[in-house]
Amino acid sequence: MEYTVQKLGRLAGISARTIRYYDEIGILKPARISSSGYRIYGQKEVDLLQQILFYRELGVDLDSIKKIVTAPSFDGAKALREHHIKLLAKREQLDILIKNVEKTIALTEGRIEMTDSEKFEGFKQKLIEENEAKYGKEIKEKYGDDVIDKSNAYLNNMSKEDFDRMNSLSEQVLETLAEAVKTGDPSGPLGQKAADLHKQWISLCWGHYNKEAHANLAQMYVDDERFTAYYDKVQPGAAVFLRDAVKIYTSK
Amino acid sequence: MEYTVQKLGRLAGISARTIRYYDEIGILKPARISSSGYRIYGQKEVDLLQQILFYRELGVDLDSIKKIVTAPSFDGAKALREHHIKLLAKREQLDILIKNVEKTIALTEGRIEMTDSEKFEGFKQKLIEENEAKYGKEIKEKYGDDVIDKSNAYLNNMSKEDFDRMNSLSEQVLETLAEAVKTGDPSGPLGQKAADLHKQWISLCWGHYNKEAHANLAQMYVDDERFTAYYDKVQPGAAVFLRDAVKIYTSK
DNA sequence: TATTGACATTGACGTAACGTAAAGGTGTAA
DNA sequence: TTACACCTTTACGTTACGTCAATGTCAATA
Repeated sequence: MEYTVQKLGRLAGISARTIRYYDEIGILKPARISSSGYRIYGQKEVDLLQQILFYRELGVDLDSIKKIVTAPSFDGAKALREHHIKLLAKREQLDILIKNVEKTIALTEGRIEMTDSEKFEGFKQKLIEENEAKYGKEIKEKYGDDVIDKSNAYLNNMSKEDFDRMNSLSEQVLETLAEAVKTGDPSGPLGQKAADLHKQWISLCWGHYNKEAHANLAQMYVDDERFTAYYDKVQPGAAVFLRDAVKIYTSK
Repeated sequence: MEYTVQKLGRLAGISARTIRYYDEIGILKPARISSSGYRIYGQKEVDLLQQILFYRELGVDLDSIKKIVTAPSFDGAKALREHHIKLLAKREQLDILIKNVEKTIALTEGRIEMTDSEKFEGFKQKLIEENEAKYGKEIKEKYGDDVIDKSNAYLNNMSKEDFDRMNSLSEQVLETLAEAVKTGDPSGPLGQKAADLHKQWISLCWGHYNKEAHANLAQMYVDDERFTAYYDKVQPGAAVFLRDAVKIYTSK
């Protein structure tokens, strides 16, 4: 898949200006320049951008990021493991901040007392490092599954952003489906991924989910020509493929 | 307890310069100035600074923070409860990012496949969150919770046929709207048809209908840029056109 | 008492990571 | 061929401070 600046921006949730800026400072250069001067980005650049955004999320400045990712010794897989540890630490700090606000609410209700210092717990970076030193690998074992479960739970109780999320999910369904159809295997990982995304979309639309209704809906996509057209426009045969993928998905 | 700039900074984990800057922009003024010109902060200022840092943590810019905390209607306790909700949402987003990095690690190990879009899950969400921080509150204040909650309650109990009809209706709304906008006349037959289709769509989504809520929702389409973008992508100015058409439709 | 060193003050300029606007070329669908 | 949404470069604007610089203050110590 190839991307222009705006497409890549939409994919990653950043502006086209940001992508041009990243080119300007030499942190993310396009794979090639089209005959008309357009920046074209490919798979390698998508993956690098993901790395960059992980670092950015963790508060690393772009100059440092540049040095890190352009270093010949840069090890992407190792970096990801470090991101993981840092993100877990960030979560710990966020938990402290959440406790802080809960305590402060209790304070306003006169239920407890608090020192001034306590009122700023979770803001200080220092605490992050302490936590990181204290725990480390244990955190992963402790939170590993829990984290994944929570991420899934997220989809069920987001409320105000449903409209937006629905749009983005349906886009994802189409995107995944487009790639999945090429594999020709509805039971494969991509096919099942598409079915899973589709399930998530349904859950959001209906507020609940059950397998039978899901399978029925997928069948309808094949029976109703309007829906068939909707899905087939991304790839011929996509509606049938999705129905088959969902049939497998819901039967296991 | 009284604090000078540096002491307060150490307490809160920020620099003395930051505290002076907050004085400069009028966001946190000292309780008094000592005989030698030193800024002296007291209990009230400590609590206000805590509030400011909560907002800052949630990505609110200082200018907005100033407007919020200096507003005569500012309710500290209520603000804390909002902080709590937003921080929990932030944690959910962080969990998505953590899940993302875990999945990406699995990808490098060849255990799973991932779409490009998946590689940016948890980053994008942040944009939505920021958007919501910016606009969500205003929208709620202006239109009340029920407008959003109702559009969210969306389809708890919808049959397959309803779902089918809903999808085709929303398509028809967009289609009709696209042509209606070209006429330039919201009160014309096409404009009114779009409004009527929109009414049917709402009736289906909400399970009921009333004119006031309809007009409010249409107004929201103009005020909230996410909705505006959704309608304007079919035709620039479509959101405004639809609002006008609905205004006329609901007033007769 | 004089000195030291860590604090405070007000400018004022620097900077990171973009946003935004201007002026123009490109791709494609109607 | 006209519209329109995309692309380009250039360039100045903005936010939230960091970082001197020049100067005054406070508390402890030699």
